[in-house]
Amino acid sequence: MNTPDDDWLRLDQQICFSLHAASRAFNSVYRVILKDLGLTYPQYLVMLVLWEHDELPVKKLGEHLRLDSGTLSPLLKRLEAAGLVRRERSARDERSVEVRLTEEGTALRQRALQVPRRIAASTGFGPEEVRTLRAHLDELTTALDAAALTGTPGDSPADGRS
Amino acid sequence: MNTPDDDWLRLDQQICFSLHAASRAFNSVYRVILKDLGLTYPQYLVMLVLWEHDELPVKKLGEHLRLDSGTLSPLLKRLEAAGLVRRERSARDERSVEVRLTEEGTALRQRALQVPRRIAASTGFGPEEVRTLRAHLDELTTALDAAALTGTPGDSPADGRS
DNA sequence: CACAATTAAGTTGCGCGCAATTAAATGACG
DNA sequence: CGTCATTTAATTGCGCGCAACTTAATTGTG
Repeated sequence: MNTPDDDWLRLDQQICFSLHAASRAFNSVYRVILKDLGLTYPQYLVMLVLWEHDELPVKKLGEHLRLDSGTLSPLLKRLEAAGLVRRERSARDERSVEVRLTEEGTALRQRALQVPRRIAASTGFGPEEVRTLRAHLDELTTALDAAALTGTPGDSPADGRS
Repeated sequence: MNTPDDDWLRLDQQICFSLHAASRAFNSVYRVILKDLGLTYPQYLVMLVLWEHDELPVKKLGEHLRLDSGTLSPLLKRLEAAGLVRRERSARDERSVEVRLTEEGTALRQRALQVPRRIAASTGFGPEEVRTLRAHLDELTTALDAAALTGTPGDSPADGRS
């Protein structure tokens, strides 16, 4: 049995679909837990970064999260409207916008400390399993990023087999 | 060392963030590859299901993909506008809408057969690794789904202290 | 039969995520 | 010095994903 094309389409569904589904399931659990904090899942990720570097330009924030200004600008506006963050043009480089935690934003960290525990409980995974999964995912992301950069793999009309 | 709360927040970022990033990286690679077919990634998932059951109600489609009509209705409209799909009210149950592939939609399958191969090449993962990762992700999704249903985990309402 | 409960799609509103574009500031170079 | 390329945010447009609601058909119950 040499996995005919028909089976490939089925297999494929399971790979990408598993990731898609897991991501949404995670999102769903986070949504419930983060509701108390008044944060969305991506907003929480931004706050995590800010709690570690409590002032940094939008550019750097984007690099940490792999997000661009098209996503971050409106998101940060909402965080600012919520009083968690302040945005101000850098004095030395007027192009840059520095994002800084407010007192309230800093304070929220205390309430966020319980989140990881609750999430971990939801997964039912032990530290070991989490570590393994995370390693695999990071490996996957790295490979995919590389593939995205080096032109589309298998796309090259001239290219033979890779 | 008993992993203080401070470290938990850092760890947490890596778990959820890894999944988030991997999902988007995958999405990004699919976007490029699916561009040729004129499909988005979720539309591709829908087509995958339809290529296996070439006629089924929106409800069933949603069960396969874990999506509700709020997401599927507009998506299916676009697929219909693209000529890949036809939607018609079921005769025996007027509430239900049957989704069926058009000739064009069925034909597209041939062009889609190359997609899994190209994706697989992008990941750099072998069949074995894929299988393992998929198993872990499915396990994760199952656990998260269960947690989402059985009320919020770790939310212990009994413990008054907050 | 009448009438409430249930079920299936659709609609609306909001927040991402990303491509593409715009605007402003900075830097490089002749 | 002026011109042009680069960098940084912001904006626009589109497609998910989901909660909440609406509409219409079906089922269940008296």
